[in-house]
Amino acid sequence: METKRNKMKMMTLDQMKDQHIGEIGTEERNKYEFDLRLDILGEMIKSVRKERHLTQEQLGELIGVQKSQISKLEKSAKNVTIETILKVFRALEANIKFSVEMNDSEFKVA
Amino acid sequence: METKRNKMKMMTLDQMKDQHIGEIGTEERNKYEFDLRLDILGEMIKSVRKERHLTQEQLGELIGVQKSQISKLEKSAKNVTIETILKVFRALEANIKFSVEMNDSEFKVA
DNA sequence: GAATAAGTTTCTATATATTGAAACATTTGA
DNA sequence: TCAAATGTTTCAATATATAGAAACTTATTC
Repeated sequence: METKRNKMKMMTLDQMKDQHIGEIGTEERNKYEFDLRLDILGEMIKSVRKERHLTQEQLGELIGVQKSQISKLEKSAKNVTIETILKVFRALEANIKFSVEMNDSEFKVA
Repeated sequence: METKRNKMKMMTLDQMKDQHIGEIGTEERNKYEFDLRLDILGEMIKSVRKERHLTQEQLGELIGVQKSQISKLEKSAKNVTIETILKVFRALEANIKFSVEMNDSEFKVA
């Protein structure tokens, strides 16, 4: 029996944004920075679920909800509670991390 | 007028956990890993707010809510929507990042 | 092409997040 | 020590998240 060992995979929002829009600094990227942040969590859920080779229904069973809830989460996770997010990622055996970055705009062009 | 330029400060959940419980690997840390994750966002809000030298009332004004809402958020952000979290951190001029870490337990001790 | 699997949307019901206001508690500054 | 500033808690009201079920749509398989 082949032991399949997946290395730790760190996938960030930024990586997914790179795929979808462009790299940091591009105008396209800045334009959608905030709005996409609201949607990207759902895509992260979907991405990890597929990585785990699970259907929405299977993931739903892991959590104890119907597949329609998974579908809704994946389509838009912007108005979802932290607890729900954590519940999903825990079922997917993935850790989600929050990190805060303080940014001061020295250039206050008014 | 002195130009005050703060460098980028990256503060993660893990850093805050180190302060509160202990470093990664300690039994204490693992024991509370999940529960604390639900509470730590509130403390991050508070921490950043103080970093900005704002009262809860002032932060509330920035967002358009009363100070009591800020107090409640800081006390417990575990059942808060992503959108609310983002709204707060945006008012604090801080970026919050979500990163997902896939972890496979090769050692399935059953 | 047909059947099945998988995912999405809509509707309704229930649970819960968000909010203001006010009372209360703690902290701070002089 | 005291008053003001700041933060917390409670209550009630409103908005919204969560959920199931079913119909619908899309993707996949043979």
